Amino acid sequence: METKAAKTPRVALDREAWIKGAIAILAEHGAERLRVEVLAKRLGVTKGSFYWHFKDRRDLQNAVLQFWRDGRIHDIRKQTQAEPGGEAAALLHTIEVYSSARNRKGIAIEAAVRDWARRDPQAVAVVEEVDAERLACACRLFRACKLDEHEAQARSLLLYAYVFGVSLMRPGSFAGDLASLRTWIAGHIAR
Amino acid sequence: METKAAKTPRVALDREAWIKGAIAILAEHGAERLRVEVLAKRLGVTKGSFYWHFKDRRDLQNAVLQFWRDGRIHDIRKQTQAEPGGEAAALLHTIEVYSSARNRKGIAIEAAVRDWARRDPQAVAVVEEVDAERLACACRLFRACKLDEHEAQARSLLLYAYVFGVSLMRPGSFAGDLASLRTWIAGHIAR
DNA sequence: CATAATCCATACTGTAGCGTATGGAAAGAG
DNA sequence: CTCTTTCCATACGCTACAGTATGGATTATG
Repeated sequence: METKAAKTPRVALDREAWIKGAIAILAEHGAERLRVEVLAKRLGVTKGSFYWHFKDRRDLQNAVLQFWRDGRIHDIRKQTQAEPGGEAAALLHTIEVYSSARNRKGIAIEAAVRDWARRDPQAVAVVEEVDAERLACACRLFRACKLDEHEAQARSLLLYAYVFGVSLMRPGSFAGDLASLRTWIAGHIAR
Repeated sequence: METKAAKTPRVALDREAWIKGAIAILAEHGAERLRVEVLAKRLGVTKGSFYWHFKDRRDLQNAVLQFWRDGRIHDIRKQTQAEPGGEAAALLHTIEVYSSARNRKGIAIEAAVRDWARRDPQAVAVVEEVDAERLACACRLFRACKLDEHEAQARSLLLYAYVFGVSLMRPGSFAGDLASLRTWIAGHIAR
């Protein structure tokens, strides 16, 4: 009749497997279309399994938000630890990471979570935490570059607003060399 | 025979009324939750009416996108027409418009359409048209400020990426005076 | 081996929403 | 007035999905 799941006998999904699958859907289709039956099918099981691991859909959503928050905070701390003298390079690196095509999925998740935060208070709280940490880290780097507190804050805000904003835009055939524009911009922000 | 809805008898919704209602839902709940039955209820009718004015849901979505595109292109041309010497002020004004709290709904629509464009090809096309027009208009202003083509393009891209990006962020209690940060940033972008 | 705990499938109820079919009321045309 | 067009209501079938109930199968444990 049908498959016996010959590939992997008795895998036993755990919570994290569900969360990672959920994040994949989040990146591809957004928070609104994160549905338990769809996710279950993606993982090759039925929702009978889901409701053993999670109380309900909300439970999964919160778990996804926590997971994302922890990952982002861990990442930003790693990316912004620079040896003395390398702070400017670390700033440019941060900009590059968010503009990079090789980080497509990460950017998609970022956008999905931020859109999610437009309607969900839990998502708002998580995004605020992540933003606060990122702004604080960037601010430290700018201050290490001898900028005063106000300018460091302003440049930090500009930095993240730019990287998030540019991922929403479709410059299309705007410029001949988009890459050189981005390089100019990165320099103008990090200077 | 224009806007003859005096008392209440036989109001007769037209296509534009549906589109405007749809945009309100778009701003409040996003494209994914733009549903015809919900919209009908909002307008005080049933979907029997909807399917007289529109072929299907997709027909409404396309109409919404066209309407939004036409409005944005009209707006940006209006905002960026400056008398000689007023180009820098026009640029600052553009930044201010998108950052302003009194434009909350416009910003919400903007964000919704851009998120929409992450999955819908029609929305992608419209966003590309609008972005192209905006970038071109901003570019003209920067060039009028005696900047070379490359820098004008770079600053234009930075300008719009920033204004869209900042609307996605939750600076929370990041800075003591967020307004002064924005003023600094606006100056740094517009030069 | 026997029993319990773990993990998942199946079946069911209930709601939301899309699209269609059809009838009915209001307004204009003759 | 009658007839037609316009605009909307009602009723229907269908799909997607949330959550619950229950049983079955696998694995761990005494």
